[in-house]
Amino acid sequence: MSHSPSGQTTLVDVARRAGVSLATASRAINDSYGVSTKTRGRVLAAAEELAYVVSPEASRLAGGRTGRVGLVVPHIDRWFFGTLVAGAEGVLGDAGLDVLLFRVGDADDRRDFFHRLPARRKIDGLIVVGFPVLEAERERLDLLGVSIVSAGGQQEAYPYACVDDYEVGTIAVTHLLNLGHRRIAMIEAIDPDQPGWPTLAPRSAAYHDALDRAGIRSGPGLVCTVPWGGEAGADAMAQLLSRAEPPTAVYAHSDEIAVGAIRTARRAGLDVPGDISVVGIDDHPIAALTDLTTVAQPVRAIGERAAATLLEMIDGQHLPSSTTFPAKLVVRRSTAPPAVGARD
Amino acid sequence: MSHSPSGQTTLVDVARRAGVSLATASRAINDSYGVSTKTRGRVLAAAEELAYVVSPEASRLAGGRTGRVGLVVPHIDRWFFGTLVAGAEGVLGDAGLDVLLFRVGDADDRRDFFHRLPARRKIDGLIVVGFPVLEAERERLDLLGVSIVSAGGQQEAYPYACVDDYEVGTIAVTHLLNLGHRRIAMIEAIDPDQPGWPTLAPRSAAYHDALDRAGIRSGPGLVCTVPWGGEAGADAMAQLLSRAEPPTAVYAHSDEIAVGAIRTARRAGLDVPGDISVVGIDDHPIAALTDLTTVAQPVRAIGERAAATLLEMIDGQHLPSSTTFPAKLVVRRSTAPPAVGARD
DNA sequence: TCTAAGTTCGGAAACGCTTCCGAAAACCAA
DNA sequence: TTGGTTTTCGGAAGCGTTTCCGAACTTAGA
Repeated sequence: MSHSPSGQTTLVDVARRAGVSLATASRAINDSYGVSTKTRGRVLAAAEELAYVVSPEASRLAGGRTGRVGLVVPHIDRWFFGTLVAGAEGVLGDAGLDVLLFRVGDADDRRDFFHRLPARRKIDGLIVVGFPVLEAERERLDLLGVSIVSAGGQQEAYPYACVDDYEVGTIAVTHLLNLGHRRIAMIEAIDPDQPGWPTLAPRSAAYHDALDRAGIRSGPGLVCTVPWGGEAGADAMAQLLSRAEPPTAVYAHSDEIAVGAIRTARRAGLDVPGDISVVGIDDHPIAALTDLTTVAQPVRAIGERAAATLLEMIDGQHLPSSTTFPAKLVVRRSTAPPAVGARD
Repeated sequence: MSHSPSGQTTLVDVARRAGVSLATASRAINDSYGVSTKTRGRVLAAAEELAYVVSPEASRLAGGRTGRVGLVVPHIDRWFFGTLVAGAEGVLGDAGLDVLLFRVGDADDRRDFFHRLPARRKIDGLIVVGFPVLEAERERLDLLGVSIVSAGGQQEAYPYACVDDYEVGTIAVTHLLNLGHRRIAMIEAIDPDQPGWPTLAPRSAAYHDALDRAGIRSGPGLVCTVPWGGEAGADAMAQLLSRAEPPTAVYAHSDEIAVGAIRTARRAGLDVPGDISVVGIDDHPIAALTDLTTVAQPVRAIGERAAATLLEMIDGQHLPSSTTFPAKLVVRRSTAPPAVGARD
């Protein structure tokens, strides 16, 4: 077997075996115009037999694609991001593209990422997973010269796949209102590492608007703003319970927060949902396991859609389109009508 | 300014500006032998002024490293894997290496991965995250010709970073025994997608051995084997509760399973830990949020260690070494001594 | 001052691929 | 059959580096 010095099979080997020129072999493998079906078949067969894989470096250097897509993710260890990545990876992988992972955990990582642009010259497209891109960052990103889509966070700048967070919030709060609750608190989440997190504002606005519509004033004492995470939710609930008139229901910006809040309530001797109702957002697996009522969003599907959109953009077929996914209420056992004595 | 057609600044530009040859410029930038200090300084200055960045493709093609490391992961959307990846990504990223993600979710993906070897020619090293590599698969992997380490699963074949699962199991079961429990059940997990999951056997063996040592027979009715996951844990608990003599304590192979089991117990009107104790494994965030007693393993640190080991291997400095991390019991509120009436 | 050894640097050949351009071959209608 | 199209294919020029090899130049020892 005649291999190149590198020990790897090269296109030359494939071409020789198929009895065609290097140029033709390349065209056949890349499905370019100008190769007869028969020849293409022969080349593909030869490639198969020799277990040939293109060298992405050479391919790219010669003006082709890298065959790689970048995924920029704040926290790969959180369910939401992991699931979204899994969805994207699935369709990307099926399309034969590799996934390059970039984390932008804290503010430093983030600055570094946009400044150094480690993705430069390495990818054909980029998916920004679950965080907003600032104007200045967008300019840096443009330097990459590749297609970009946003997943899990609505963005002006790029095509996106996500859920309508205002709708999500409205569904959650309305559920509480429908049950008869009037003193409804909100535990509002912020990610200290990701200033300007886009889902925050709509989820909060939905709360205020829904209460307004119901003719209820959302007293300032009923909103707690905490960093993202379960423990913070637990702390927030403690604050809420220390109010003169504690809420009969709590709307949390995420399931983790909600579960933390429930832990505090239970430790305080309260029954959930008997004494206090709690609703979360996401339908994180933890929600099912802890009987938490929540608003489900199809995270995996969002990741898949984002990837599909990116593929379309890379292929340059039709104009890229954004997709907004529907959310739906999942009623479990953390919400119930308020106790009679608690109604006002 | 004279730039190459690509629009990017190339080494040629730098060389011209510094008034040296291409070869010298390359040597200066790569800190190779044979360049005078003065010349090197001139080249570096020119590079700086032109904001030059090497083309990774060209560099690699001409004989360098890919600057990429592969991560093979079964389920990126599960906390354990996500956290491990986050740890590995951290140290890899700091070392200037990019991370290429490969998922091998189900058996099909897996076969495909080892057959097609999509990682070929794309990486300098590989981390196998949390699953055992079969003999046949190992042979395929050798074809990659790169360094390999295993993270989160002890392996004969490769250097590894993980926890001793036998110890983990022993800690959990001993805790239950020390509390005075005698009818201790085990919910044993298997991953249907990953036959031969290596952590399973030690975790189960630890249970049997610990009971033996305590002079207790582990009746067959006290072990449930279920697929991985919270819902399965819930089902398993239902089975256990339907026994003539239900257990007073349950040892679950993971926190998700444990939480599912607790849900079932609570729905059945049992108090946890009053009527039945439950202990899990991992110290998944869900454990803290649901007051679950568990055995913690330093997942993130394991990922970091695995990456560090791989870096050493790639650099070829010293011989690679495996690391076993300690696990520790985290006592929360899901375990307590058995109710008096339940003691036998 | 002359030779031998050591330094510093430039020329040029890879690395493995894509693609432009032109030639050969195949096809069609007249 | 012939001339003109349309396909199909090979030659060859890059893409931006690294590195081997040898030339030129510097230094040191005699």
